Amino acid sequence: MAEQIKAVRGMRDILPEEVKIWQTVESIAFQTLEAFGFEEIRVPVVEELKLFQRSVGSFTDIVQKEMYVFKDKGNRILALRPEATASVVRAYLEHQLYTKRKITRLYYAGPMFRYDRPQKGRYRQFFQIGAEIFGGKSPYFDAELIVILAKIIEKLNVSNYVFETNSVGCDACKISYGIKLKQFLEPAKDRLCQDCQTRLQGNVLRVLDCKVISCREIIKEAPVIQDVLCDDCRKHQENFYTTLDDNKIHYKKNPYLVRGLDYYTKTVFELKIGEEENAVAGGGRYDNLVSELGGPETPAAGFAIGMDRLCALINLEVKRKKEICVIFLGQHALQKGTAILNSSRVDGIKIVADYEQRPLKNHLKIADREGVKHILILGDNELQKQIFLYKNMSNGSQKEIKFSELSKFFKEIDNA
RNA sequence: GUGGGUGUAGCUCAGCGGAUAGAGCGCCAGACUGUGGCUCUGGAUGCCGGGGGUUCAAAUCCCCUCACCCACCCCA
Repeated sequence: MAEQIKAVRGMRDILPEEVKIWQTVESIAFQTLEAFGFEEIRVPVVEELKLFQRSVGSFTDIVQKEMYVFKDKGNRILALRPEATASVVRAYLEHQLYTKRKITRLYYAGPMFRYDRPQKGRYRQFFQIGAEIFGGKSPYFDAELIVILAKIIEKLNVSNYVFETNSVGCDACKISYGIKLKQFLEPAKDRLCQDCQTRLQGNVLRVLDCKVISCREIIKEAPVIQDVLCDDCRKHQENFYTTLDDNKIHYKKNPYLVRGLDYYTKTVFELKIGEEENAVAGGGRYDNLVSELGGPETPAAGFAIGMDRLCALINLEVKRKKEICVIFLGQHALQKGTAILNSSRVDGIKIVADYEQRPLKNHLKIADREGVKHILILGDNELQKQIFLYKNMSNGSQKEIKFSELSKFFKEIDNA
């Protein structure tokens, strides 16, 4: 036997049954976003490596160890995107979208790539639906993003969800807090875990969400960013929370919430469902990213939904579309019947023909097994009478359908 | 990148040094040649993930490797 080729590690197929759930989620998400004035943008899956180094951050794990990087034949150093915000910002600048509208709202959907070890709810190729708002600095924009997420998730009949929120402050706050935290942790350095000792050198904030118990003990006493926020950041945060309250959003302040992308400022948030450790969506404000990528000072905020995780957690009853199965008995009936059937098809109604010759008994057995409720049979007897024999598999009833009334009959079944 | 678990029939799994590798479900055929579900009867399942080693003897023990799952790191 020839060698079986399998999907590569961390990549997977989403089979038709599951795709139906994805389609439902996508259409709910897209409709909601459109209703809030977001427009879809489609950006490439491949970008220059530099884009991600400059946006996500050179020292983040995502860039340092999780990126698919390669050279193309023109010796360009490229990367498969680990996230799409960078690309959207790049496109926003490249096409000078900031000259077209004061506030630009964009959304996207597609695969992202991160080379980490696959496990529950994480893949090397995973799908995100994301939204970005450019040009708005008011905390109401931050809140709008959360409201949109809440609407989407409630339309999916999920009720046991919570937003975790925090502020990481503006650049100045981040820096002063980083120093303060480092000063606090330095004396206790020996009691920190190995990972945290490394974090102390690079990304100090990450120590905050370490799960090691001994580290947590130390962190409990650590200064909280709230105490360090500047007036502007503090006001922004207060307004943001008030707006969430007014909108009856279920959220939980988490002073230790730190995100792994460097570009976030002020508001950050994650959406969690049930007891799951993993966040289903995450996002926040990134007021400096646009200018850092060479554009004008442009406040911005956004989120991304992890489709793989979301779709795994919701239990949507996807309605099975009605299917009418047509079977032909004998070569003659098949020859004549196919054209009659095809000319009578109705858009949007699922009519499936089985051209194989097998005993009627087998045809019915297969239909039964596959859950098909409606069968049309054409044999020589029927052909002579210019009819299809309809059999309802649920109750066994049968009736004759004239060739001329086939389309009408399809619509009747579909409407029933 | 680190740690743990699991790879046996289409699926779920049993067998854990001994002969021809099993069960349930599913599948195929027949009873029933143009009428499914229920029942009965019969049948086929297989490089025991791959490679190497130990042994008279390996699905079983050892080593390597690959894949999947889970956790850590990190993230959606």
